[in-house]
Amino acid sequence: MKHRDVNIDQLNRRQKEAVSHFEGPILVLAGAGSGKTRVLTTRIANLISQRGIPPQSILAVTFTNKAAGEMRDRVHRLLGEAPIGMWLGTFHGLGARFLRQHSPLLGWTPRFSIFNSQDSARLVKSTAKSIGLDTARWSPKIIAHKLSDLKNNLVSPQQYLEENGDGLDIFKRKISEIYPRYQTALKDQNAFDFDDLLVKPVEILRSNDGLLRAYQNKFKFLLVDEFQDTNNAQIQFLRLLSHGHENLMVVGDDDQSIYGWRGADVRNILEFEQNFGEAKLVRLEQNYRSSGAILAAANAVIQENTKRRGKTLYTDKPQGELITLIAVTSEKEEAEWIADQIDNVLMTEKSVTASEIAILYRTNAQSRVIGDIFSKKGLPYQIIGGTKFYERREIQDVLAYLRLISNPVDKAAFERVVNYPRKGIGKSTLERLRMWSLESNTSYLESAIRAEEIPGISPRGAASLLQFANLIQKYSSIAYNTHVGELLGLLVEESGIFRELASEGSEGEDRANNVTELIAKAHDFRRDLVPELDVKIDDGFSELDLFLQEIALVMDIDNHDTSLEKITLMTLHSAKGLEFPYVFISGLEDGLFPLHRAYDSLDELEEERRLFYVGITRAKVSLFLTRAKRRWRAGEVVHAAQSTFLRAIPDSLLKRENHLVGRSEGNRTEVFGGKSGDLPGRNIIGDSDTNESYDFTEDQEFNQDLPRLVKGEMVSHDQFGSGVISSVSGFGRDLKIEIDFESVGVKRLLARYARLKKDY
DNA sequence: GTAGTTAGACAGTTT
DNA sequence: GTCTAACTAC
Repeated sequence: MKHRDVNIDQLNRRQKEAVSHFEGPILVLAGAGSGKTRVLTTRIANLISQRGIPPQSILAVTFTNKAAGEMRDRVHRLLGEAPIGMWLGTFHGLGARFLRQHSPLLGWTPRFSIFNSQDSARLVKSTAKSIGLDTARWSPKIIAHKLSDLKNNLVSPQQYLEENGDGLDIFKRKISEIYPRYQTALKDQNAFDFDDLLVKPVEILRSNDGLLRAYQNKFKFLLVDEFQDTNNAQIQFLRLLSHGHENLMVVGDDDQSIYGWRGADVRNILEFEQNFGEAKLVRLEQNYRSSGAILAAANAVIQENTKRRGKTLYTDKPQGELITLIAVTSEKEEAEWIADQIDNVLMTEKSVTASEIAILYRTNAQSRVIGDIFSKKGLPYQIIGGTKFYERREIQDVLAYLRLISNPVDKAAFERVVNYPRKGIGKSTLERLRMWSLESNTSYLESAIRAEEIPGISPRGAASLLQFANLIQKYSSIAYNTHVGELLGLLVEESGIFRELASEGSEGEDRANNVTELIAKAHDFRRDLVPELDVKIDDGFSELDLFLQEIALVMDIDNHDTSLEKITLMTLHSAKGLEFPYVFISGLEDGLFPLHRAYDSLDELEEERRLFYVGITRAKVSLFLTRAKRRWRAGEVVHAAQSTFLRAIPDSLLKRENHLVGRSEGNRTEVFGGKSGDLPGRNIIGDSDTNESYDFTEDQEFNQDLPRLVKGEMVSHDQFGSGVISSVSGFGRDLKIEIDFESVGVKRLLARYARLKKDY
């Protein structure tokens, strides 16, 4: 079959350089909007058509499943035919695929379950409790995070135990106790957690020389997108596979590294050559996405960071519109202002559609108010993330049934649904079953079948358990010759799930609709199956197994539908890799963005700044930045100054607006210039909607009695009396002040609690 | 022993 | 607003 010639004439010089690279390692530092996806896809097509590399010798890694799908389509279009046999997916997806074939080497069967973070969190908690740990004092969340950290750094339970098992640090000793038990518990139920999908393949490759060599021979060319967000386990995976030929192209942008908190390490990009040898370096610095003003703002912001490989984006595009910056009183006004702007744009620019607009925020919680206001005003929108479809209770319940059918030793799934819908199996019945199962070394399902034999279980309970186990068995037996959609349809009826939801009223109706949607997805699965997964049903997997694997690894962003005429609401993290003509970044307040925790370390603050950079560079035509002076957060009202990040943007790029809330005419907006920018004095009282009035005493800048919180200022405190400020640290909500009091000496206080007054 | 109710804690980003 | 633990009624 003759491939179409791949045309690279339209690429710029740097892009061509990257695309034409053949063997050996290459690092492409690709700035935002510099056409990196194009480079990757063109190179793949080029390898296949010009260099004669068969698709099955290529392994490509992307950050989302959606990006993988798009890349496959683009390569298909470039070649004129599908690149059948190429491995393309996320690290987690590829890891799962690898394990479906090789997990028996570690003692897992190929039909393992994949635990989501909720499942893992529960397992961590029960493991911690099983060693007698007081989970009120030792947060399971922190433990889970630590375990994840260890895994991503490829520290095994044994290794950790040897190094910390008898140390002085209690936390480390506890971890060294929990870690192996947690891992054993996973193995007992034939399950992997998310981290295992990365770690276990490395473990297998490291200890099986023949297999490693086979894979090194198979994959002659490796390509990795979003390389700045790789963690240690992923790097080791790449090192193992590329060893010997080092035909590895990585594409990334150190300025867009935003996943440090889950183990990603910018050093992977900064120190690429140390892992993979002398590499070709190509910089893509021409931005094809954003207007001049937007790009200039992005450059100004990111230049504040100290840890960078360094590059400056440029564009041929004209300056375009200025960036709009607005301060409003509350999150509600923020949402209303955004809605008004959108109305305005949609009215005046007839060609603009809702799908070209995105609202970005730092935390998912911010989406609610915006969504509420949009609904009220009749603006169509879709929220990505937040309460995720696959994490909904009813979906997890149904999936637990499926998991149990696929993997009968999945204890977490069993416990979740054994008494759902309720059939008289309570705590004590379950506890007896657990004990008996442990002592007799039988699985939960087998124990349920033999529940009559278990001492202390009532006849009623035993009958219910038997009934449940029979149901699961029945479906296990038909899973191989029944389409997953059909199977699921039968299951929700026979298990009584549908009846249960129907009896729950209006909320149950919503839930039932979600379940129906899941069934529809299952019906569609047959068609989706073909190219992505090379694993075939005749390899011993049922369609159900493959469906579950896909479900376990979908991200919300994978379901982002750009063809819908809807405004997109999502976190800044989810927005990575996307672009929109109109972008609003909301909540630009100290303590929210950057989050207050980030002030603890320079690294975290710089990561937050990169996140802001990512947000800015999503915008093509117009960028709006908003902040609320007061916001309801975590159950309390928080007052915050503007985000420290805003200072970096030169005034010449900004159009500052002040929000005026009129009494009868609705919202009006007034433009004013000037360096001071933030002049809340122009706010007019009387928000018609909220019945809240603007209280000037709330705004520290305007209270005459409030001291300037600077070194040397005389202040007085209700309890400690008069004193002099000796130092100030932190920002926003975490502003800390050290005061040398006349009566009690030096104290360190949190400004928001101290209620300091000016002392004259 | 099980199921329904209520008080309390917790809300940072995600595979 | 959502999840869990503890309490209460059957």
